[in-house]
Amino acid sequence: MGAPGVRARVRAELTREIAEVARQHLASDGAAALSLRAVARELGMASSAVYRYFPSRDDLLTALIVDAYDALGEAAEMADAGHARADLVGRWQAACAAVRSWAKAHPHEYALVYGSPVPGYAAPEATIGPAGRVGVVLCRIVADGVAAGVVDDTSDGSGLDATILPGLAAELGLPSDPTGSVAARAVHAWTSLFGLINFELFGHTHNVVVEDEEFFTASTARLAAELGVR
Amino acid sequence: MGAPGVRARVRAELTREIAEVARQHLASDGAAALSLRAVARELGMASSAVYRYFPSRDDLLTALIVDAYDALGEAAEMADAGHARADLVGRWQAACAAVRSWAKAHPHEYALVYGSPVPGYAAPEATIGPAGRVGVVLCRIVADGVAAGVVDDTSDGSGLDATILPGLAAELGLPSDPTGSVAARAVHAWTSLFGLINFELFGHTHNVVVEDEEFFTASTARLAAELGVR
DNA sequence: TGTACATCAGTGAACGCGCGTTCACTGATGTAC
DNA sequence: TGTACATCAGTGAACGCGCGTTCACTGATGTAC
Repeated sequence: MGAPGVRARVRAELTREIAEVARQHLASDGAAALSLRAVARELGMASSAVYRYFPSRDDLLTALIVDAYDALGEAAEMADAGHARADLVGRWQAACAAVRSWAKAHPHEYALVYGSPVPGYAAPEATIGPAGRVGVVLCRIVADGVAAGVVDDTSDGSGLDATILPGLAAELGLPSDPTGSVAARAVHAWTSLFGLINFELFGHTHNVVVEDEEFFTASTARLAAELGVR
Repeated sequence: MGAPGVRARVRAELTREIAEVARQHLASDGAAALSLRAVARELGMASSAVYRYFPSRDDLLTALIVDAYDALGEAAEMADAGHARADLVGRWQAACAAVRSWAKAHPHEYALVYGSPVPGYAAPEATIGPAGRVGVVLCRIVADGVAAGVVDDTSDGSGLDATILPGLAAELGLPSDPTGSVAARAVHAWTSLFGLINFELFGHTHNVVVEDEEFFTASTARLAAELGVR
């Protein structure tokens, strides 16, 4: 009736529940160990019943990927929003730290989206939007820096405009970026942030860095400084 | 016998052959799809026979990991060696480009070592040395820059010395780094390099960067500039 | 050089496991008159 | 309000697959006297 109907609500609820159990399995055992059967078992239902809700294992995985991107994006957005808009460095550092914190708290979910691609899995379009949220947060800060006149958008734009997707800078709020150099530098900072987190989380800095958090904070501060965010 | 004996040589040869077939399977299908049985099948031997050479699947994986690190390290070392020692930027750019080229030519092998950790697999000590080769190449360039007086080793060392493993800087040829800031910046550049490659290879810049190679070259040039390598 | 023995390589069958997915089915819940 | 029908949720068995690993074994290759 006016309401979506009892059956539809129950269905939505169970769909959520399946995804949630799957998320827990992912979190504790990793994506490779995630199985439809195990999820069904935990919910006390026949494995075939799950197919009423997710047509295949890949669709379940897609849901988890979207959830992971969204959770990470939301963490970054909230951290950003926790600082005065003019406090660019504070926002930048908070957003970066939030991404790292989330990654450390959810290593398998992080690895699902930022680690090796899942073999045989092609990311559907539904993941594009959520995947961009962190990048959008960072770019908004840079854009505010440009607007405030602290980020230099004229330096060394030696052909970099051609390397970034046309129109992306404008879309991200970097309209006055004729050479594309700000966009290119922002994208570089974005990849650099995830490089730091990847290396820490995946153990590559294990015999190199002893104070992970300090090193991370100093490194992201340097990223901000190099962008001109201050 | 002076020679290691026929049997030992045959054994070494077959060990190599098994690893090679495994490497091919890894390269074409990824680490998750790598199976002892498939390797044995391809070599026309019983799957149980492989156990004479590798006590378990994990040991085979370890061999592949070491091989991947070594191949990547060698690529970087050769690129570095291809430029005059004083041409710091040339060496830096060549080493970075070599890492990227190798990664693009061997995506699954790259993902094996720089993607998500293999679930249930703990990297044994044998991987530590090979894993460090690329970092050593980069640090040698920076160290030469310090020795040449172009890399500034006095700037903003705000407590960064404590973030890097004590003694590592000296080990890597960065002895005159009292504040640790050069080492910390070099490590950051190292993670940043792999962040760039990860994002490109794993598709995260797919809707962002349109000219991957140009973007990469410009980005690594910026890394060098920020380190003071010139 | 020849024989007796020990070592090693490789076989083939088997164990036990878990997976994704399909299918014909039983009931229960909703819908239309 | 009551009945006839359609829709949907969930079951349980089955298909077919491939995996890692073990084990008792047969021969062949090396070693010691």
